Amino acid sequence: MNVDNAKSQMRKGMLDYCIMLLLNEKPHYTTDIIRRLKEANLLVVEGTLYPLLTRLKNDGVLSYEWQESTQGPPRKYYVLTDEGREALSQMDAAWNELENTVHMIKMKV
Amino acid sequence: MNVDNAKSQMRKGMLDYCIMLLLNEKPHYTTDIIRRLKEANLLVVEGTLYPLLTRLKNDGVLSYEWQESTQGPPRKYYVLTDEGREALSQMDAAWNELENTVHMIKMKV
DNA sequence: TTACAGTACCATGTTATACAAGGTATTTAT
DNA sequence: ATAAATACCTTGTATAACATGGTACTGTAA
Repeated sequence: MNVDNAKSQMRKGMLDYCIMLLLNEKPHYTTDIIRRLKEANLLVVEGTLYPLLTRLKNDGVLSYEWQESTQGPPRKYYVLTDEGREALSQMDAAWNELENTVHMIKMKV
Repeated sequence: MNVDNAKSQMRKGMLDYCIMLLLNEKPHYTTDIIRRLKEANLLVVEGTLYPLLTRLKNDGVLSYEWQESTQGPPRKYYVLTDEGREALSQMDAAWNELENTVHMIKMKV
């Protein structure tokens, strides 16, 4: 069994949640997000993040604003929309339920 | 945003882990597994479970034994192999890390 | 003013998983 | 025999993670 792949699969969908948590705090642009997730031991690459952000934007939970940078090209700062905040609270519930599920299964062992 | 789909994505990969946790306790057959997961609020259907069990068997983490039933056709009871127990301990670590990641991101908010 | 390095953005193709839908085989009761 | 219940399994579709490669803008130094 390839445990690395298993870990990768475990993270599926989690990323959406983690990124929405970050953006609920304050606007971030891509490199910000990668750094913050890395600090929390969640390694993500550009090829994963850009399509994900676009997808969430098309879903209406994110929007973005261009901001000039003092060093380099302008950056897209992503922010959570009202719809995004509502979706986030539902995902909070979903995450808690998942944590609870694993806990219940472990307890019966 | 379709939150149901988001929830479904969150569960991806989690299922492998939950089923291995169950089988680490004692052998189960498919309907057993579905019932146990349902008790833990994790709804799974046959079309999901059968391919998953076959995949885990081919990966070497599970094996099975046929057992007669007092009511109905014989059942495949799945058990965790030695390799499976080792993989499970790594997935325990992976799960703890994920829980920790979400916790860290939330704390900084 | 040209060349280059750094930074940021984005798209495509592959692989893997969840699930819906539908099908087969065995057992038991009528 | 026939039907119902139980258990097994397969195929097709949608979606996500990631590798890879590419585009565009900015500032710096020859």
